[in-house]
Amino acid sequence: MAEELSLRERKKIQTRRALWRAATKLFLERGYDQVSVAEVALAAEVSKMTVFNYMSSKEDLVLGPMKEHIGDAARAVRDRSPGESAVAAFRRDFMAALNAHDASVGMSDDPYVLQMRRMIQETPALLVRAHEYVRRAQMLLAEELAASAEGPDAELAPVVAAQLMSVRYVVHEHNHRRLFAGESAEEVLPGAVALAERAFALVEHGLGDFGTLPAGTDTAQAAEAGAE
Amino acid sequence: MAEELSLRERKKIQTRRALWRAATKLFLERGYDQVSVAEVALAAEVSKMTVFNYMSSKEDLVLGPMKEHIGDAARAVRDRSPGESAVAAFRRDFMAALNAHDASVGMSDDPYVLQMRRMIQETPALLVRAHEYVRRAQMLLAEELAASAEGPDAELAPVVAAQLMSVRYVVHEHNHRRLFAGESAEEVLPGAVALAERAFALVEHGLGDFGTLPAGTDTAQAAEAGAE
DNA sequence: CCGAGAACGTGTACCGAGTCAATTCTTCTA
DNA sequence: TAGAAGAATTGACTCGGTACACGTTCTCGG
Repeated sequence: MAEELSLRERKKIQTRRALWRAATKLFLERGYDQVSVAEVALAAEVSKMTVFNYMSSKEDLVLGPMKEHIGDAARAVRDRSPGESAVAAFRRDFMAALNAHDASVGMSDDPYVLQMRRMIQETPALLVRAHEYVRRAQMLLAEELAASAEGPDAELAPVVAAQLMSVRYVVHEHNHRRLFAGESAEEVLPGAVALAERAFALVEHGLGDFGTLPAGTDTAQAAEAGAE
Repeated sequence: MAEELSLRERKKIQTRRALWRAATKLFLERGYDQVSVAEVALAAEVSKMTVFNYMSSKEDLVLGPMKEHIGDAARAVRDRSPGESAVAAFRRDFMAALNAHDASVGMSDDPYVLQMRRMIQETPALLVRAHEYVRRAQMLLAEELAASAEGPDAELAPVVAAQLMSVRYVVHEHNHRRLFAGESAEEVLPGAVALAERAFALVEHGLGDFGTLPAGTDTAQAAEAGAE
């Protein structure tokens, strides 16, 4: 059986863990940009080359776990039950994640997770890479939606995917703000749910004439500037 | 005032142009990844450092022009006339660009532009950076929308921005495909307009139950596609 | 049970992108 | 015209990431 992995395999897992531990420790202590991969390698007692053998880039030392979840949204839609719309499936999956305090929707109030999140937000390179992952998740979702709705609607799948993922994004950001402010996940949940409901309603029901300026004002931008 | 620029200023412009010419020439000849910035510098007869003095990164040698248009969508919304909704303003601006065969919506059939576009599509680093610009454009639009719709709606501005920008994206992609296939901009235009109309309709009227799997009920407006 | 070859992880040397302190040159002023 | 101020430019450097070669561990035939 493959119950007992060979010594080689175990060492591999051990190395990966040591690497990740050393990296996160150093990054949190001194900031991502202030730590070189050579230092991470040194701390993990391997060579720099080995780091890149395990991780495809320096960013992956932080964002590796996130990579695993790129296909989640698409999967939730693909695995929906007959009769359920893609939108409903996405919504149900998202709401479940919210209620489960899942970190993938920014609902975890674990201090360690929060600390990592803050570092990501404050490091441009990590932020760009994280957004890249979101974009790929959105692309996968779009493909899944296109497969569901063949015909002329398939062309519009990317639009629907963007709408759905943006709901995720808005609620995610909202949660960050509240959690960083010191609230607990339990406290944040109701507001998050309410916001999600409103966002989904907007998406399902349409924008209508969102953001109509009041007629009769000939200097609209001046009015806006004045509000600042 | 500064009608006649000084020798220094003119030299600066000249250098920038030489840099851009050398870069695009080499990139198109041999591919983006196969040309180092040192080679670009050599061809433009400056030092490598000078390249980074003019361009903030290697990608900017290609995507620099695109950077100037990041705020366009937000501006179109900000400058709308009173009584016009933000959505309508965005739509009007976009349709105008389409009809004007603007390169910013992928409607230019200039061979040189097409060649550059192909290179961007085929080079991961450039693609990532280009998407980063789109994301920033979307963020600016979201901020503008949030300023317009104060109150609880402001929180949903990012969702609306995502919806609008995704329309742009879909039509953009559509145009690419057709133009790469050899069609002229004139030939592509009608289809692009039609697609844009449908996409905007989807955004304004809502998704409904887009992508409902067949389970006997076909009451959905989107299920009429006769798909599956 | 063992030894040769394959496969895999590791270390060294290197490349290209981007940054910093110092130098050169333009321009404005006295 | 001399000289100060400041911008443009540069060579030297750091760091992320890769190609190649070596040593170590698994596998299979005798």
